[in-house]
Amino acid sequence: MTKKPAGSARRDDSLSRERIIDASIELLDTHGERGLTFRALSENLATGPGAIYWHVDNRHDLLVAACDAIIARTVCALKSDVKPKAAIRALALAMFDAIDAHPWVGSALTRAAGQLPVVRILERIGQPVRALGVPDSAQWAVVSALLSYILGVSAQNAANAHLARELNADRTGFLDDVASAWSALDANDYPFTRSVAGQLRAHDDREDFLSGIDLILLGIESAHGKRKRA
Amino acid sequence: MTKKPAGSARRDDSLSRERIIDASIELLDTHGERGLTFRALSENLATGPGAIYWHVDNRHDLLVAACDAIIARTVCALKSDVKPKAAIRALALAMFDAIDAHPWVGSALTRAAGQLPVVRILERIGQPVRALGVPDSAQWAVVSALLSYILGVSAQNAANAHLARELNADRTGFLDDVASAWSALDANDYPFTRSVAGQLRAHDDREDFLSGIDLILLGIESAHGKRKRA
DNA sequence: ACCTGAACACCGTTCAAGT
DNA sequence: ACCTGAACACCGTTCAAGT
Repeated sequence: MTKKPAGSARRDDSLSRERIIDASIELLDTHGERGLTFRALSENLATGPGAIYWHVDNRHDLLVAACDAIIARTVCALKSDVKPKAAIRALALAMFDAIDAHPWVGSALTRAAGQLPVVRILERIGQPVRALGVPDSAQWAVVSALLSYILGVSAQNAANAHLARELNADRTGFLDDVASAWSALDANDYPFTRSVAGQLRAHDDREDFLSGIDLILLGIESAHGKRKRA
Repeated sequence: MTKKPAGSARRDDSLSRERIIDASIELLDTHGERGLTFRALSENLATGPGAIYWHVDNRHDLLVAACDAIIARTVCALKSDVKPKAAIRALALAMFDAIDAHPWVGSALTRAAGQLPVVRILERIGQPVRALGVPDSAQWAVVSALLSYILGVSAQNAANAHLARELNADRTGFLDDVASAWSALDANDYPFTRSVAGQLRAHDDREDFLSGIDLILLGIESAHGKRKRA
């Protein structure tokens, strides 16, 4: 009689891993990584901290689970029948946007080495890399380069968002500060950094990210290309 | 009369930023990032926590300063008159080795966006990229791709070391666990991940890292190459 | 100027006790 | 099986008070 209704919105009072993860995501989105606290969480869920430990191993487990929920959604939303290079680009951009929307995911991914969320991404890179004709022996190196780059930029962006929030509450102001600090560096020791300080303000993170992906794709082609019409 | 002796080893009892940073590095190297505690630090230095705050803004400041000390040493030890591509490779490897020796540096770098330690690396990438003949308009994209990749792998390696320490106290055991978890994944959903699970145990992180750098360098050449003898 | 160390406002995690 | 909530063992940071 009281079977779970197939719909979604049924407000069940009992605790569950899923409800805990949803509440965690909300906390993380609104207050950043440091906002995920067993005390805040148990208040939002109207329980004690002990109750949460019944469904979840520890804070790290919870963070990875929340991260995985976001990654799973993101990966599932991708179209599957596209050409390999387009697929890699689409995945990369989807990741970038997901982490832009949930900065804490960037740092969580770094700490989830080899675990489910990372594997989801790995798989979505590996399949098109295979399709690209990269030989078996080189696949791991190629895929892990792409993965490292994607995770690296993600973590970086997450850290930037975190810093901007803490220091200035304003991202542009943060970049301005960095740009003027760079301009004030010693001209002999830091010629390059000084020369790009101006570009810093104007640049588009998302575009830079994508041109990094394209650079790696070019490298892959040049190293393992099928050279179709040769 | 009591001028500072020019030598180094004079054991001065008074606190200084430098002594605090040295003690921090020792703590971080022996006990990981979580080992850096104002209590442990003040015990090692035979003072109270308040004394440390006189020389250092806060924990984050301290971590970045410790990180910068390592990066500065690493960058200074590099030879300066080498060909551009060799210089980039040498810098990348030096960073990899430094972070391998001090895993906490990897995560510290991520949180030091735009600050001195990162700028040191940026500059050392930028100069050879210029020498490679990459046009001004593309320099930022190229350099930030390399930087992101290097920092990304660094953070990743740091996290692995941290995880291995926490879970198993043994790095090989950690990789074994991941490899067997990957092998147990669903064959339909994760064909690629399953296929590389075996390679995971055998692979050499350092080599993989370098082939990623080479991939990016290839891409740079192919996009902006001087094609000397064409 | 520099140091002391108690005190404040937090943390994650555990565990006896309840239902 | 699942939840409660007090208690434990920590944190970073501050600040009146000392020298």
